[in-house]
Amino acid sequence: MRIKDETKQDAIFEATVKLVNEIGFVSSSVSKIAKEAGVSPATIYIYYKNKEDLLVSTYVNIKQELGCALLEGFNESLPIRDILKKIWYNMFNYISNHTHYFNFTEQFANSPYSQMVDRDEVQKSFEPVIQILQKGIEQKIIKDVNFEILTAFIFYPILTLSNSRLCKNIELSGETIEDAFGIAWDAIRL
Amino acid sequence: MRIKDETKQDAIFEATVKLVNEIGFVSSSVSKIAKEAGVSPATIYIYYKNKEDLLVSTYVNIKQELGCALLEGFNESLPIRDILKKIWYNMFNYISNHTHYFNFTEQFANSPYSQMVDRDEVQKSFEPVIQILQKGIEQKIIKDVNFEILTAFIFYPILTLSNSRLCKNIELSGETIEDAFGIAWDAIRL
Amino acid sequence: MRIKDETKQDAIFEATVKLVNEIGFVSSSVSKIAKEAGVSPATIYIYYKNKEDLLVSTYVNIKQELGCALLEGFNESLPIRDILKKIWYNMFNYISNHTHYFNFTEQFANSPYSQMVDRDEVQKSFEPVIQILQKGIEQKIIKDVNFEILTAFIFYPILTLSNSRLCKNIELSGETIEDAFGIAWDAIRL
Amino acid sequence: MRIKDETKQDAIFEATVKLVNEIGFVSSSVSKIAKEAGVSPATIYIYYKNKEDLLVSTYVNIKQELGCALLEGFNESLPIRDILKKIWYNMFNYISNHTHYFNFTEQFANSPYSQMVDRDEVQKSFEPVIQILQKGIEQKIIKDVNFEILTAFIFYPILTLSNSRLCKNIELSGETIEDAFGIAWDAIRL
DNA sequence: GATGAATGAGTGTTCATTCAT
DNA sequence: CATGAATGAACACTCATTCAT
Repeated sequence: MRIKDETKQDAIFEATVKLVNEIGFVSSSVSKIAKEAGVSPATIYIYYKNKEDLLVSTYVNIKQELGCALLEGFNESLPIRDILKKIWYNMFNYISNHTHYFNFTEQFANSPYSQMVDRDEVQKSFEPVIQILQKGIEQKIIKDVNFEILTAFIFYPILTLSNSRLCKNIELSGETIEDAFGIAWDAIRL
Repeated sequence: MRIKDETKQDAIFEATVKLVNEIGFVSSSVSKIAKEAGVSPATIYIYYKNKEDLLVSTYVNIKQELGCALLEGFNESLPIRDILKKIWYNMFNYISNHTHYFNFTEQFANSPYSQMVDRDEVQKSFEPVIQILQKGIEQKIIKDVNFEILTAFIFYPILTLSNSRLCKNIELSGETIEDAFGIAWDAIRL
Repeated sequence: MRIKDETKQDAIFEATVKLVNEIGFVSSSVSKIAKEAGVSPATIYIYYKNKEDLLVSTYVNIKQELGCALLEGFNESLPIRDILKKIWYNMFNYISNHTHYFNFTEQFANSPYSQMVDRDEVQKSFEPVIQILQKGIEQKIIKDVNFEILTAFIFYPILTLSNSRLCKNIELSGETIEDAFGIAWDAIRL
Repeated sequence: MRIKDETKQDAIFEATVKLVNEIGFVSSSVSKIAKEAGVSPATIYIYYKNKEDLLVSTYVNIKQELGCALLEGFNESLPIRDILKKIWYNMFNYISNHTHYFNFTEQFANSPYSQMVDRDEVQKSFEPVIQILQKGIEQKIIKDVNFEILTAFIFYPILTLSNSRLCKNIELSGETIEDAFGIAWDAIRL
């Protein structure tokens, strides 16, 4: 028997992201994705149960990769501000260098498919970040408010800022990013 | 000559928003919108050039209404922090009370249709807010950074926080909102 | 507004029957039926809810037409044998002259679609025949057994006999039919 | 060389019949049959040339088994009526106890696949029955009409009567069966 | 102005079959 | 012998849009 071709699944994943970027969630049909990936539409149904599964899996994959990227160079012994700064920069860089991934996740998150995601599974990838915030709150360095509020103010704006489609008039780099993190930090620090 | 029936156009507008909320952008077809609005599919093409026009117009409408709502109780003689607080609360309240409108705009903004919007036309509705920020910068009250960064940090998180679909674990009200505005203000103030 | 084109529905009906005859139930797809009828596949969905509805309606139509045909020249004052003979001949002739209809009904009856038929609706068309049998039983002319058994022996064989596909070696006409009705009558008479 | 696995072929046979019963001819695909049988789709193509071959073989198998079953307890020295009664009961019992087989054959017989059957091969299994009828005609006990007519009246109704899908309102057993054979016999006897 | 009828092109998905192992 | 991977073609059905009234 033929063995499952890992490269095919990768091709489908990339084709999905690419096509959603180019023509949008609404117009990205299974057959177009298949053609982009260079496989038969039927092949997609070997790797994914249906279109929903394809999209949800693609989303979860991206989110988990982001979770890993955030922890690059993670050093718990540094001051909390420095740890968060590292994470914040990791996120900014990762998103900036994978804008097509996050164009996908944004479109996905604002579609009904998002309700089919196992939120706990995604949450797990961001556990360490949550713990840092927790520590900051305990040490009276960070405001004692709900995590969702904190992340909404420090991380969520990154998505906007690095999304050139939404944020046309501004090129972020060097000093500007420094400013941006400063703002984020001022927002949550006590 | 009979004139175009305003109530029909309203019905189509509301049906569009409602349907996008209920079944999502992807599944919202012209005929379904027509049925929801109680008119014939053909009728929609009297009021709108095509589906794109329908969606874009609906989006611009909502954005302009929001622009107006932000300025309710606007009093230029107050301190800048109070003016912004009023605007911030206006935005939070308007969004909270019109979640279905903003579910629509979020889905719209992350679709290729968003590129068909005349950005200047929308921008105009938010001119007064920009001017307040400008004044704050000049008076050394607010950080001197790009407007897009400022708004990304003060207003954009509201969308996340008031979007119950994205933000399940938290009910915003009273003290929590006070906290949230505090965070927003700390982010941008000098 | 354009008015519903009765000829289109007829064309779809005839195309359905014809195609099922030519290529069978299994291979008769909606698009093939549409092409045969000279309409768009989408048009079929204006007249029928879905494929099941198309097939079930077609079946019920045929059965009801048969019900009418059976009563041609019906004369209640004749002896029971003569009435039944008339009905039997009517059925034989109708089926013989509409073999493609009955090829369809046979294929339909042996498919899972048959369970979606409102049996009472069909039964109604055959009410008069049932009443004649009832009268025959009361007058001790016909055996007193379940109606389904009676009809299985007198009418059901007609389907086989007039189906040239099942019954290749025999040409029914004149004397042979006389024989056949004789057999049917002997079967049920007391 | 390994020999073809008889148990696999059996599994495929049974799976085919079972699936056609459960979901119908139209929906019974090769891969579903394979899954039901616990083998790979490819395996089916080892035992059968293609889908048509699978279905036709399954049909012929069932018909031949029926042919054997009819002759159980066959005793040529009995009177013709008794011999036929025995055969008739054999048929009724076999069909009643293997309704899923005959659901399959009915669906098969009314499909274009039926034209691919080697009719002579099937006919052979029923040779003895034909001969009894022949003898009955010669002895002036049975009406002298075409065999196809005779069998249409005595055996064909059994299929209807034992098909619970077609014949919902009636439970055949004991006395009722006695009645039914009486009717069949009256039909053909001189 | 307003409509339901009508459609070719497209949707997500499954098909019968073959391939490589 | 036996298999799961792979596929182009087909499936039932819906789409955005136009037509005739």
